[in-house]
Amino acid sequence: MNERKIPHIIIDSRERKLMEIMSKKKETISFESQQLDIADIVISKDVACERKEGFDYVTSLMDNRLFEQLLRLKETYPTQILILEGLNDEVFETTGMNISSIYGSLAFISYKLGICIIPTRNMEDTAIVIERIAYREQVKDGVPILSRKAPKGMNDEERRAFILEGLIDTGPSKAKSLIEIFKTPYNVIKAIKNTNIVYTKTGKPKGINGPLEKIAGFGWKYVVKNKKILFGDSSDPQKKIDDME
Amino acid sequence: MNERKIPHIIIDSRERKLMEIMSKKKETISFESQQLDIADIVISKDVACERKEGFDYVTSLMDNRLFEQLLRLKETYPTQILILEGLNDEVFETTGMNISSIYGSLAFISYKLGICIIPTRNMEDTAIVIERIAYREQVKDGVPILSRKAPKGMNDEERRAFILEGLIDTGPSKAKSLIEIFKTPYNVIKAIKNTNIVYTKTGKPKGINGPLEKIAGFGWKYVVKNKKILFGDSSDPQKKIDDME
DNA sequence: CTGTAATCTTTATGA
DNA sequence: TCATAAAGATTACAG
Repeated sequence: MNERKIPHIIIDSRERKLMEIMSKKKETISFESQQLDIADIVISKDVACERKEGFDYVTSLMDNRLFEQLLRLKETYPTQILILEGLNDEVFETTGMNISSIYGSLAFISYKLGICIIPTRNMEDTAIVIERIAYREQVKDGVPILSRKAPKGMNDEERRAFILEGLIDTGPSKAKSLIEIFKTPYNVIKAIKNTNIVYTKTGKPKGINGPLEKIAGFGWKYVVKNKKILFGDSSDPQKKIDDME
Repeated sequence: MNERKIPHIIIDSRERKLMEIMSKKKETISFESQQLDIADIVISKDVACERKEGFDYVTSLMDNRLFEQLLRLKETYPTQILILEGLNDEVFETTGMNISSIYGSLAFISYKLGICIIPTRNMEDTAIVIERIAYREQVKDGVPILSRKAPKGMNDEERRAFILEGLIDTGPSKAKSLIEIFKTPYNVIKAIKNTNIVYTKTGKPKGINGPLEKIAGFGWKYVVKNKKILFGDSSDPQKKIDDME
């Protein structure tokens, strides 16, 4: 019972209320406040937590903020924990989001991204969870039994495709096929540069001619739109871009 | 819409009620019933789930049955998922078990044992989770981990910056300044191509030389990393990329 | 994340 | 060969 050594953690300075609750646990845990960019709570150099209240979880899911945060967390700390606070009926019913979407995201985060999910009822419970993890991590000198499936970040090919997804009308599918054929983003851009529009006698765009010609899914609109973005307006004075918008 | 292929799973024969619910999802998932020893639901040869209702979780935690089951699950399948069903106030209040113990066990299971935990409100929700995981595992298996979508109304300049945000270590701020200086993504990529690393006499990277030289925030690591992605490995054999990671 | 609407390319068909 | 229509695939958008 004599816990001479109590764990120490870092809490993001915006988590005011959490710190208030933590302050009441002075006997079992100590903390300091810092401006954290990546996580909400840092328990050790290896373990960091993101806390998400129910409504916040759903809204951050809608505007894609959630996965940005979690992926950065994943890049930065070896072990990542998402504390899901108060994901109750009210959240499911009032946000208007598909139930499938919510559970789909949870499944994705835990088993595809490999991020631990721990549900709590409220912030008091959240504090307990943090205190327990910190204790295990720092005091009980946990011999890490941890063996989780492949961490899997982005490899080069995925990263290259990822860049191309910034192009107009380019999702995962087109980006992937472009990289498979041209190998690098630079080659893809050169390929677009060297692809030209073919017009009918009457002056209407008919198709394309060049490196992209043989690849399924790429037509004249794709080339025109992306040339404009990649190289600027001047490339095709023959046809006003605005006509097609 | 093209869901001609629907996922197929195996459910333990004792899970009668779950099967009943699953039967109503015939359009999206099929299942068969088997006598399973180590899991409640088998989704693929790699993924298996244990379903635990709230009270059951606590009681099996008390008599140590829980960890026995989970450890066997872990030995048998590469990916293990614990579906925690209806762990609500009532469970916390009436079982008489310490709240800390409950949360301690959850923390242990997820971040030490590396078992995915997915909380659900009830068995209907559990069915949704299983359906989603099965879909990802069996149907939607080839998609990249991360894809991005451009924020809504974007003008040309914002779109150009957005493309560059796909580069490594490039956020909105760097992307914006690159576009302001070089005008188009193509020019930026040419600029990176024409920027070279400067080494010390001892062969250590010291700085950069070229178009990016004068711009704040871009150093040799930035150039090396992004050259590798944009142009492929060959550009700088002098220095192994892996050294810096 | 999911489900649906909008958009683009491609194939088919007739002028 | 061009123009139009329909089909198929992918992306964009809203919740």
